[in-house]
Amino acid sequence: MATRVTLSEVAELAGVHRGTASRALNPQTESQLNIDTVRRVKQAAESLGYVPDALARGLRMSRSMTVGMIIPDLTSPIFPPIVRGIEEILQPQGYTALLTNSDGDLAVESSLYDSLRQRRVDGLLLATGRLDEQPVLARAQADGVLAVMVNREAGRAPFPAVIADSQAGIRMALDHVLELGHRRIVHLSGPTSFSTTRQRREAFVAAARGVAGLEWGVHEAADLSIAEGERVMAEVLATSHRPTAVLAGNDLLALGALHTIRRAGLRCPEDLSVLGFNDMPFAGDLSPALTTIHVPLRQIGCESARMLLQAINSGVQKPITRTLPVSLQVRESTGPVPA
Amino acid sequence: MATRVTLSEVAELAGVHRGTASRALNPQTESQLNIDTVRRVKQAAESLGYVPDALARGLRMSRSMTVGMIIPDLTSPIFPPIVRGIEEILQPQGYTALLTNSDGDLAVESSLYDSLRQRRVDGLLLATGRLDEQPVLARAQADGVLAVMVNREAGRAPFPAVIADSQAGIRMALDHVLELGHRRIVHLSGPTSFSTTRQRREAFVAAARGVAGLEWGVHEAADLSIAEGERVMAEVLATSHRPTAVLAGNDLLALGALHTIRRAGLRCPEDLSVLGFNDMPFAGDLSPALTTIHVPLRQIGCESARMLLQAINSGVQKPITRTLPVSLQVRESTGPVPA
DNA sequence: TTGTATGCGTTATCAT
DNA sequence: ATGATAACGCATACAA
Repeated sequence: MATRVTLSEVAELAGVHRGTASRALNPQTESQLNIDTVRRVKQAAESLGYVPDALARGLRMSRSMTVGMIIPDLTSPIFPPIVRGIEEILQPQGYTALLTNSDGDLAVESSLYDSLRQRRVDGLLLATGRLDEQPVLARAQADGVLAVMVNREAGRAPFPAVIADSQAGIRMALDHVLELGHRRIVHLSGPTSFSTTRQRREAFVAAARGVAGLEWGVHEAADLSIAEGERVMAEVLATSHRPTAVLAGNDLLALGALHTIRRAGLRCPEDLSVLGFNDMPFAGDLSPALTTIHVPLRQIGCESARMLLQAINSGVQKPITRTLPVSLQVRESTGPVPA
Repeated sequence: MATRVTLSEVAELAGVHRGTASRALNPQTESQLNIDTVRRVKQAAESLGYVPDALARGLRMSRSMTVGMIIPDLTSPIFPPIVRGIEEILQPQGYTALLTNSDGDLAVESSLYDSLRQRRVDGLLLATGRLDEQPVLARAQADGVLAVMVNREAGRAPFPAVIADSQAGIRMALDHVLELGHRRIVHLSGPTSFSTTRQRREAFVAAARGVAGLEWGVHEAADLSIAEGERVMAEVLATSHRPTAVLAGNDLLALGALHTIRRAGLRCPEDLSVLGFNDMPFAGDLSPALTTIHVPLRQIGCESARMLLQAINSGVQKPITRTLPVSLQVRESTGPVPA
């Protein structure tokens, strides 16, 4: 393990003092120096292969140039695009993300918060947090830590958020199946403890109420998983008056519903239409290709990173919720109401 | 922004010296102290909400407790499980991963390497690097940086690696289609600059040569993408003597092949069987469900993280390649040879 | 324009 | 068993 080159060694080689070398290598202060000195220092740094120490710098400036991120589960398909969006913005600004997974466990979240705070992250990107209990948000608020909610709203904590337009999405989904003639429609809701799925549920109920002669219902899943989609769909199929269309709270629930439908010997979309939400990667390659609401996932990531960086640079944080537009993506899982 | 609590403040409240407080809070050294002192310090820390500063500690101990990771693209479906496996091992040991994406660009890789080294990562997890050009590996070697290759082999650089058993996988895939009666088989190879896809290609050629009466060929994709799968499969369909089975170098190529097959008005598996490699998430939900070689992705992550941690803790690094077993996952995309 | 000195928050060595 | 002191590598206020 080769020993690291420090600023002092560079200074020595260039024949100047540490402080001068520091100034020469910092674009901000480089102008205060003799142009020739700057050149000499830079050359010395180059020839020694000098790499500044971010730890020392961070300690001195009390800025780590890192951002902490807590998500439930990276293998949940919506997160990879979101994370890439975030890094796309962070990286050119010299920031790096510390990515952690909580699996939705509040205790784990809390300990991840500790770990990230220990590392002196300059801000937090939170794709986690339920509306009912938010230990991390409460602590971040108490500690004066900057944070942006990603694809979730903060509830009562005063943090900015970047989310997709659930209301418009549900409206589009409902209109789509209404146009196809469906009049018995069920919403497969996610847990009401998540702001996203709760919004979708409320949007569905509000919209459904406004349609005369519509038979509708809501079935709630305990989490946003394929397994829960399967389970709740089975529940739906067991009801006396089967719906002809199902609007799922997200794509995973929709995929689970697809499984149950097939297993029950029914066909989608001939017997039953299914709609997802999110347009996760490969939604179009499923069997049948999933009609869903497209959410600009990567953009959600970009936007939240931008908001956080802005907060970090300005030091102020306004609890604004930024809502990104969605669109209907019609594929194979929806069709005309069966005769 | 609440001001941070430092060790000195804790010490003051407990009525001891900084150094003593430090020892009291460190499980390693806690035993040297009076048990009552330890209690007092811990209580003071608790009541003040003390959070140790990882930057300062890292600077002092020259250990950042972070690990850098360079992958081509997080949205490539094999990486989320791998990354989760890595974090599963890292987190309980107090390590955090700095995740970065290179998009396969060598210049980007190199600059990511700089950025990670600046941050004094204790080691590197590299899921990147081509066999022909490996600037990052060469630099890591020169700088004496510990690194483990993830799902890639190092080529000439002396780094350990964790990979899946490509040879056995290809053998299984080939045997499977041979049993189904296929005798005209094509391998959709990934670029030979990647160690994985090169191994699969070589394994295919070797195995195919050993089968009497087999008509076989290899078509090479420029990268591991759906689009390339589509393109190369079109090339295959344009040949005079169409194969009845296609073994793809990975699932994305297979999925692209599926697209082209459908677009050409052919059916899979009735007209043409297709096999993937990796068993990426949702491979079983594609249309048709993809028969593929299951690779223990999460385990690859776990294993590489373990190897890296071991190297960090011991300071020594042996260039051992650990090969993990794979299995055949039969689903819907393979069937008997058409009559 | 450049050198000097100090401190960021820890841990570790050496005293006591 | 604990206190004093130095050092990790850097940036900056101050002095020259």
